[in-house]
Amino acid sequence: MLYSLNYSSPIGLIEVTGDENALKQLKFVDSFRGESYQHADILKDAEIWLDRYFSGKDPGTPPPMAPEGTSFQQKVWNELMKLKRGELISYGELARRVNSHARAVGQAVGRNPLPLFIPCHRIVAAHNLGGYTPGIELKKKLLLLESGGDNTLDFTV
DNA sequence: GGATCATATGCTT
DNA sequence: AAGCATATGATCC
Repeated sequence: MLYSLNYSSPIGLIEVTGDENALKQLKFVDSFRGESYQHADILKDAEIWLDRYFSGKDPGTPPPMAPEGTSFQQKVWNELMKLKRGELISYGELARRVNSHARAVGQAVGRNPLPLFIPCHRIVAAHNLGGYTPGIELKKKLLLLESGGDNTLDFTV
């Protein structure tokens, strides 16, 4: 059985889905399709985590996750989850850590099914902001949020 | 600063 | 198995 949580964040509506044991997917939506089911404890944990995240605190350890992907993708995502809040990394640096190539890393990161929990917005390109599948504007807002709002993120993208 | 090529991985024939 | 698309990077000019 899959459960879903509808969450209204400062940067838009979010829909989290998961089963009894782990989160499976997070997506940004324009409007909620159905009702919010929070029968699973894990979705309550997810909601608490998101509350803390958007309030500017350290959200702590995220709920268990079960993203589906290849071993390489899991490797990349696992490396991402080691990043602390507000820490940035470039595609090239991340590629070096997993002994791969920047472009491959970008593709793996882009296929991440659990943004926010897996901080894919903390990845930036070497000379600009990089990309973000749900929308580059969203990525800027997230980085702004993490840095406290009065940062020096003046990317020209 | 723009154009071009090299490179790794995943998806689709 | 081969070709194509990528959320890049380094190297030309």
